[in-house]
Amino acid sequence: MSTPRRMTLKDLARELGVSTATVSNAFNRPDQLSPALRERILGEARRLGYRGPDAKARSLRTGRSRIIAVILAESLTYSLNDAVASELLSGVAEVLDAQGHTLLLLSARQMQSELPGAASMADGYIVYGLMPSQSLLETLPTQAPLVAVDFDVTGRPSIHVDDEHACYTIARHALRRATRRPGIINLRLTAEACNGPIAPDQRLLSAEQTITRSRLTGFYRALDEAGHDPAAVPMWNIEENTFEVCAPVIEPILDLPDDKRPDLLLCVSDRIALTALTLAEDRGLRIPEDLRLTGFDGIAEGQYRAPRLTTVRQDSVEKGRMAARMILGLTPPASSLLSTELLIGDSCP
Amino acid sequence: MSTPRRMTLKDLARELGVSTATVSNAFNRPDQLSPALRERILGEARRLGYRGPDAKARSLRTGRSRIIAVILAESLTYSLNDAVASELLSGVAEVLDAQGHTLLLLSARQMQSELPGAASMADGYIVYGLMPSQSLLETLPTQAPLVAVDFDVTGRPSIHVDDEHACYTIARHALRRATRRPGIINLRLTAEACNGPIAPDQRLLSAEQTITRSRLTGFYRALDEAGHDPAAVPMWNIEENTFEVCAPVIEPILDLPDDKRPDLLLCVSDRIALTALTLAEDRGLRIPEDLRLTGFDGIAEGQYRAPRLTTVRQDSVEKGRMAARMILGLTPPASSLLSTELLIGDSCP
DNA sequence: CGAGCTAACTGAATCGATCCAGACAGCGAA
DNA sequence: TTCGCTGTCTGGATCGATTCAGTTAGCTCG
Repeated sequence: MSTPRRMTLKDLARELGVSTATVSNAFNRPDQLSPALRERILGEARRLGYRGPDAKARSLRTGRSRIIAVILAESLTYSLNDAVASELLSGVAEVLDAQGHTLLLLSARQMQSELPGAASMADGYIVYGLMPSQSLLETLPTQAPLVAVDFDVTGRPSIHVDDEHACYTIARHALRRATRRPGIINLRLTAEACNGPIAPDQRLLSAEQTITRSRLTGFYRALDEAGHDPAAVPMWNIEENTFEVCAPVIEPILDLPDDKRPDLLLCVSDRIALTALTLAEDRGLRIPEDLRLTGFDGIAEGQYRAPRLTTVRQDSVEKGRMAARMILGLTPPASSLLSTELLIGDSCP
Repeated sequence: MSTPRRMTLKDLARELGVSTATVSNAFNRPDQLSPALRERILGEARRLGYRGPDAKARSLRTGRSRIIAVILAESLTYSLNDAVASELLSGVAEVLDAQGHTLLLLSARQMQSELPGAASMADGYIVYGLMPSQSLLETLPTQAPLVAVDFDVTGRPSIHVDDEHACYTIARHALRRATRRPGIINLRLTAEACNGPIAPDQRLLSAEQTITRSRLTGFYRALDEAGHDPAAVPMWNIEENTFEVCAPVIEPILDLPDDKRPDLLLCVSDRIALTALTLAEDRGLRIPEDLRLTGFDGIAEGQYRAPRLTTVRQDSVEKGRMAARMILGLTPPASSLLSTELLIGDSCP
């Protein structure tokens, strides 16, 4: 005898003797009906256990789902453990949530030729990081807004920090002190997975992505100005920004004999720099006397330790907010470049 | 002249001279039509740019959205930076994704009396962590499946690790060596925010939540067996599992005079233990000679450092997988207790 | 008084699929 | 020949809302 199926707006309308349009207005457009009737409708709804208009039906009718999808280049496992990606997500969530939208999380790693499940009903897409392939983005609904972060998609707005300037600035700072053997540790330089040293001729060729190219350009300009030959500066590549992947690449560098080991390592992420810092300390190297280190990102972990990491702080939360605002149309969509802040710590004073 | 609006299944059917039912079957039930016709339909769809059935319409008709919502007790910012929550999410995502479902992320912190946006169309809910209030869960659709993790919801299945046994085991291990002044650092003991020492009479009273009660019970049993009076063991409370919040509570403990300072700290999370470890090292205390420390969780950060943290490893990824499997109905829904593993490191050998 | 206007409410079309109940053809068996 | 069966395909009701184009009542104003 209890209600066999869920209450619908139509049931409620019949119960009250008004039209469905009026009930709909009671929930969505209070100005379209008298306050008295509205109260009566909402009261009756509560009494009968009607939870408000069904989201599925509404989304079909209006064409909007109030869902924004974030597509992460890396696997979720990786991204969720990455401080920078996490910050971005918080920024996105903060804005979405203030606007009554919700966040759908996808990883490009698991996307096949078809969008999984309900991903295609998102009202907009935020793509973050170096996508394995652009073709993947073609499965997305073409008319939905899309914003790229730390990545470029032709014809779509993208959000970056000013990587070139940031890298130039931090490298210039680092090179103020006499440096014999600078080195660079980069991230995901090549299309194919490859951990370890990179030959000079491979470098810029493979760096098709804006972000990597910009960073190298910044480093090279500073190196050049300081009288170093950029092409002669050794460079190592790391495939994944985690301790476990960084460590085996960094250990051999630190284990080089004193007269071969770099005395300055420019790292493109704090995670890399912190790994190097920890491993160097384990080996009894003095920081910064024997080895100076710089990072990139400005994550908390690098700032709340001794020695504090010299790095460039980028506001990933703000990047996330910005992307979300654009997607929601609160801000006109336009590519933009956020500025960064040089944080001088003890790892490279 | 280009198509004014998106192609629909009906357009495609008209174009091909078949019924909409047949086109629908071509996409969803290959066995319901001849392979030849199916090929023709899919080919034509590709040619005309039809991307497959609209997810919004499908979800209205079928009643299922292929979306599973995860509701996190803490803010997204916090949860995304917490290694344990991140692991849980990866586990959930792994299973969802293999089953063609997607993950909607919600934080209880931002949930009002109404579910935001599209949250109500999820096919199921996974709630994680100590919810600020149970009433919040009443806004969820009652007929949708729900699984609680590290938390209990009356009448619903929940997933926990065997907290009592784990805490008993690690405390027993720690108390094998002579200990003069053990102490306990706990997490979110009280309903109201409160950082710092907890008076003995406040303790179990306020620990309404299963997880906290179980852990304390385990500790107390081991303390009792080792000849300590549990009620006399000092305890501190911490509101948020982050370095920034932990540090100000822990510093005064470490700054106590030698004959007052605990020589063993049982911490309910690795984050707390690691914070204590770092701060203790800063102060020149010897680990484990001057201070022994135990954690809980077994996060990577505690295992890839020197001294390595003594802790209890819980498999949060597996918790996530399990919750997801139950929600999807791959596993019958039933409360369960996962086992843990004692990891003996250098912080408390 | 009657035209004009506004506020309040209604009826029905519509969004784009799914899926049941059947129609029809072809075929083998009785 | 007739019956039943299987394999294909179709028509149309349905999911639960939103929204447009009215209709009606009541009020104002010249």
